[in-house]
Amino acid sequence: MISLSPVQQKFILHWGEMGNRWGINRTVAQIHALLYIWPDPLNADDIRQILSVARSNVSNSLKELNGWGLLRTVQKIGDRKDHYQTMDDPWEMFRIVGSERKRREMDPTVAMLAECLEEQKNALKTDLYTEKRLSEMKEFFDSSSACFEKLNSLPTATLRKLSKMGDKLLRLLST
Amino acid sequence: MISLSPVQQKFILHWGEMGNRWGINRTVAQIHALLYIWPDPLNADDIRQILSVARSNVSNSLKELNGWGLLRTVQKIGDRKDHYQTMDDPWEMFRIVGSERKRREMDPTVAMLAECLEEQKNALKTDLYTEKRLSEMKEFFDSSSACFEKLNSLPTATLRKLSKMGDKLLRLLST
DNA sequence: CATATGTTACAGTTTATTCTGTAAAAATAG
DNA sequence: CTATTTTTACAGAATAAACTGTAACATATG
Repeated sequence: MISLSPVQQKFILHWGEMGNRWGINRTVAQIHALLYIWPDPLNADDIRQILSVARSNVSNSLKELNGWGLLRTVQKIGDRKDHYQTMDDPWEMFRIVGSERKRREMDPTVAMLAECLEEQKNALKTDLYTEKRLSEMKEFFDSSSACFEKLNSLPTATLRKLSKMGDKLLRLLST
Repeated sequence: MISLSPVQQKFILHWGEMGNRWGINRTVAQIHALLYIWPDPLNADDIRQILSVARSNVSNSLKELNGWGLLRTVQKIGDRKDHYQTMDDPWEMFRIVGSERKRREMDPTVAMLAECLEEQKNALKTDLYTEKRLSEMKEFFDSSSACFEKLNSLPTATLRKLSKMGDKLLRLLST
């Protein structure tokens, strides 16, 4: 009968709430938090018991977590059940989350803006103002998403260094 | 009787959906989209009529939009109603949104992690593994939020330049 | 004061999401 | 094949969020 310490509970609950704000299902985020702080891989029934949720909920949530690329399945000898892990390195983790979010939230917007601009060109009535607003927005999304893509493709070590050099970066930029 | 072109509708509806994923109320995002593409400041009744929502909804949504720092109120001569605008520059806009999101989503997490670490220190049972996971997570949030803060404080022009120099940036980083 | 405007509170409704518990189907190990 | 495990589908319950419409209140204008 596994149980959580107060600190573990606090972390898991907060992670669930935070995930909620980020558009990630609460249970999904809680499971992720649990796996993150748990020393060993857990099977679906452990998770069900620890978080007190329905077995089917665990299964669906694991599936979604897997869709985010945050799940690894491992086996234990003498145990046929799947055991689940997530990565320990937050840098790696948020790199994956970041690129998923870009794919789900920026890419569709870029596509929509392109469509709007195309449709506006072919429209019966010209509307220069809307066109300008849309193309400025598109320019923003295009360049910031390209920039993000490049940063995100850097190896973790470089990212880590980069985010810590802060001030030097500023000096480089002002030249 | 103001009405929207198909392209305007498409943009506004998509912006509403996208806002929804970002944890922003749909109506709030729609109003923002409307103000963004509308050449002139609009009053609350115009907005109500164009988007077909309740007057009270408009009022509350404007209040929330204001909370995001994305609203400006202007007057027209001979008209006692307030008229609302939002900024045209997407760079400026997302800078504001970014720092609000950081404040609402990262800061509380940093605080929670600090609390957890503190409580774990004073806990009856030591738990080195959880402690390690939490402090690595905290390190990530600390340095990436400091980095974000610095980037976000750059003037728009610099940011624009930065995001467009992409490849040069990569070369600088690999030295 | 009378009027216009804007905010706030609220009850009730609608809508969307999440979760549960069960059952059937699918997959896999021995 | 049998037993175990996992996935999937689904109906119903529970929650949460969003929205409407109304009314009361506040504020300012002339």
